[in-house]
Amino acid sequence: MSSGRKQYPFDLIEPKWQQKWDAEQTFRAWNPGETVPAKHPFGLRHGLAGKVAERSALPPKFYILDMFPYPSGAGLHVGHPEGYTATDILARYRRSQGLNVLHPMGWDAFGLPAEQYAIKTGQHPRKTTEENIANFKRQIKSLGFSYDWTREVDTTDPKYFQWTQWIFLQLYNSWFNPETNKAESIDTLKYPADCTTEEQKRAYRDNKRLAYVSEAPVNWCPELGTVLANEEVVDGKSEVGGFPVIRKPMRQWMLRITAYAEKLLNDLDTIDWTDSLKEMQRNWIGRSEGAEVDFQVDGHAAKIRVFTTRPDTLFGATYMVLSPEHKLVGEITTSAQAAAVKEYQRFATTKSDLERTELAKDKTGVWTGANAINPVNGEKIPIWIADYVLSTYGTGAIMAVPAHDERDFEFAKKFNLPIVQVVQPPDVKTDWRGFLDEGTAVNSSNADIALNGLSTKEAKRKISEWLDAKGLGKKTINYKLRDWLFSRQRYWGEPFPIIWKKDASGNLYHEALTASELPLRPPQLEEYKPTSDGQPPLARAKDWVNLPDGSIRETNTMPQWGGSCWYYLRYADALNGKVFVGPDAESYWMGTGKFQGEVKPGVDLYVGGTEHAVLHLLYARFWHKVLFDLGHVTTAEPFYKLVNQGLILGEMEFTAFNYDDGNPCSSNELKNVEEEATASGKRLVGVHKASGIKIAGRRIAENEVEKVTGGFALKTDKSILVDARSFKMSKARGNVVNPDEIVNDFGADSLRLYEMFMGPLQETKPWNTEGVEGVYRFLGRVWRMFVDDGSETAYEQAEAVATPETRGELLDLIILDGGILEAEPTKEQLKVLHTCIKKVTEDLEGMRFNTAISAMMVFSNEASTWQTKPFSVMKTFLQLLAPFAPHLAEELWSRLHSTFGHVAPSLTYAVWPKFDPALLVEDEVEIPVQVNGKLRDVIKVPTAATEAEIEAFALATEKIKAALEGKTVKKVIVPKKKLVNIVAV
RNA sequence: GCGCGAGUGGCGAAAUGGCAGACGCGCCAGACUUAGGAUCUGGUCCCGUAAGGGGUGAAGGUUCAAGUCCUUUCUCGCGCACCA
Repeated sequence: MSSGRKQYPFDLIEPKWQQKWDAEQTFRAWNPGETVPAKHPFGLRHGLAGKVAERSALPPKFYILDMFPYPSGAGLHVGHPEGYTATDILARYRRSQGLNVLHPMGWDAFGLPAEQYAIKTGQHPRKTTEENIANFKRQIKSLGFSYDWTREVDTTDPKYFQWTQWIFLQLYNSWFNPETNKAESIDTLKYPADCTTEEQKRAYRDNKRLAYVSEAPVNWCPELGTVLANEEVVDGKSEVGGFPVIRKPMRQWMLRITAYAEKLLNDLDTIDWTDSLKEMQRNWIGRSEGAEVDFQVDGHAAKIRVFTTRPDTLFGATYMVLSPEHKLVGEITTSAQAAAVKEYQRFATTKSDLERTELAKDKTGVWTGANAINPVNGEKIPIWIADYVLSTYGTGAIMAVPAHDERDFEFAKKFNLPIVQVVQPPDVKTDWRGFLDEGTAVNSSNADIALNGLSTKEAKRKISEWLDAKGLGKKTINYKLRDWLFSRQRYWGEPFPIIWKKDASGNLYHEALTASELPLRPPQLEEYKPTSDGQPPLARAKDWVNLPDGSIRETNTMPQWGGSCWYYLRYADALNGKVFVGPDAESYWMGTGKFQGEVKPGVDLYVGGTEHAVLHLLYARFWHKVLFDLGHVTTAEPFYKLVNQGLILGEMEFTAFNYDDGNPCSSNELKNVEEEATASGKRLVGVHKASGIKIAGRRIAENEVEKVTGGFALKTDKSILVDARSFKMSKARGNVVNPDEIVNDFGADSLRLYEMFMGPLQETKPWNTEGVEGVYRFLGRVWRMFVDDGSETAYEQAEAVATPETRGELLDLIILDGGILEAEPTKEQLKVLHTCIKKVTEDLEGMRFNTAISAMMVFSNEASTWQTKPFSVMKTFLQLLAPFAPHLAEELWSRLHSTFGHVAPSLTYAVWPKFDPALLVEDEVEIPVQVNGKLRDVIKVPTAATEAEIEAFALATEKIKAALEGKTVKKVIVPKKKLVNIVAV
């Protein structure tokens, strides 16, 4: 489409308005206490022009936030503008409703790609980052989004990361007080009696901080040369790059997110997120209720503590399993078993997480030679070690109840361990072996306690009470959530404001910088690789690391998630040099605002993809809660309403399959058809159902296929079905759509409109560039509805010979269509307009952008046929269009007003039109008439007709009489005067 | 395996339990044109010349009335996955 005639001169219109909006700071959001310039349209609308915007005088706020983009070198893809357009439309709509809208944008700019580029080329990541930001910003600006650019933030800017480091100090200098159930200053910590020396106190204190150092096994990714948080490891591979991850003990900074597990879980009930997203967070937090039970090791002083959710099955515990890394393994292993145990431990630790997952089905383990005593029946049960027990969950040890646990059952079968039934399934025909659900307790009694006959629930309660009374165990709650591993062995991140010192006995300890010493900038380096002895790149900067007093700086840096944990707070007061966010700005923009009767604490609307479900969105909630506890913010949750945009897939692709001998294979002969990466790109591979052999597909063109019953088939042989599907856009597949090209060919307004017209925001949907032409044509029709044909022809002829310098003035050649007059609208015209106002307004409230656009298309289809187009109607239509296609709407709005000698008020701050229900009422309505639920006729009746009259009308028509012939009318239903259904037999 | 979501024309989709397919793409026909990959007009779920009949993944159910509610089932997508 890049050739061919333009539907309208969007290439002149769009830059013109973007420049104007920039120059006039149209979208600037005003903080309480700021002075609004005399001519600013926001001030003019709200009576604040030239005045100080006192908080009491400001209209209610509305904070609309987009997820923080990482400015990659690849630039924007069409997925970004989907969410950005949705929020921009709502931001513009809310402004016109009279709200003070905060709609900002910025850059999550620390990150791996810039650093890896630096390692390869030696170029400072700052340079790459700046270039990428400039490109992203250019692309985003070309789409005409109404951001307040004065609030732009960049996580790599020292003015920004100074405060990221400051928040780290807040975490460092706090502990979680279980009594008050919140974070408090570390100064409120009480020391136990046996902490007497400074060293002991320091150790105790450092162990309680929300930011602490741990020496545990961590996720090490050799390929990336850094550790990763649990949330960044997917299927044993790094989320970024998909490289293998192994477990390695290392000293690392951790953040105590587990202290907030309960709050993070419970407060999900106070926010308006989708159920699926809340469910993902709940699963990740993974709360489970159960009991801890102590088992005495036979012949040892040691006890083994286990966690179980099924204490009612304690009588069925026939063996125990420790994780290979469990502390007691060495102590209890008998000499006879020592060699086997050591060998198994070695085997377990060398396995990567990936291998552990892949080999999950085959159980392995060895006996330690030791036994434990089952506290309920005194029986000796063997203690094994096996890697199906994770050291990081619960106590790292389990009681195995093979009869009623799938994993224990498999393990017991493999190693011939006894299996004892303790739960009777409700249905007697169900095999109790491997029965996991609730039932009735059996074989569970001793001299002291009897569970037999009790339901699982009752049995759990009774045994828990008994264990508690006997001092053998207690009720406990466990979480899957682990503390957040917060350090990375990288250069391009925030340095920790931490220095290390040695105490009198030569042990290292850490101290934090003070807030006044921030920002701590990273040093200049010649090379960005880790050191040869495996230290992070910052260790290369000897002058930076080694301080005059002999102490040394921390050389780890913070992960990318740090900067993105609080950016939404900085937007509220982005230029504040004294605090991370001023209290007035924070409480105004983030406070508990009331709008349309709904109480919304925090950001009013947050839109982004699901990829951050358990990373950014969990981390940010955690930081926010800490800041809330410490009194720095006024709400307990940062994001009140969150909407996930759906993924945009590439255009539909067809794939044909062939056997090895070249004969075609119909796709319905295959199962498990999925994508496979090869050296030359990606392809589809399926498994032949009959033979089980793998068959690879090849992509074919759309004109080679034809629709048949059951799918698509080859044109050349219609018995051969082909696979038809859309794929995620990726460089490897070569199906990425670049927004720049769409803007160049069709304009920003068309791109915006198409992204919204594709379907509901939340759904996954395939891209189709031909669909862009559809909305582009619609905008062209709107344009032609307003402008004079002849003048446009003159414009086009002039344009063909214009120079770039003179082109801009050519727009003046275009005049308004003669049919637009300051005339009184007809009843019909008002009805068409108000139907559109109603639909667009309601759909904006419900974020149904696709149907709002179709309502405007209906309007333009109608209005195009009008001889006389009343000024007032056309003007109002432009207001409806403005949030969606702001450039075109502004251009026509200004022409419309100037043609009639009116001063055009700012379209951005023009009062949103209200629909008048009275105008939608018709004299006559069409009512469908059904006989036994089947449509037989449609009748026209006066709107004022009563139900009885409608019924009589319906029964009297020829078609209905015919349909009722030979039948007796049993009943006539006229629901809400909308339809008649005659029941007849 | 577990959890969540979705299945409607050739395609993207629309439908407070009340006329299934609005709107758009594509396609077909026509008009204007030297031309059309511009624009405008009309048509376009399936069977049938028509009258009529059938139709929202499949099978049951509730209801005067079901794409929509309930039960079973199949398919696809997403998330989690030895979490005791």
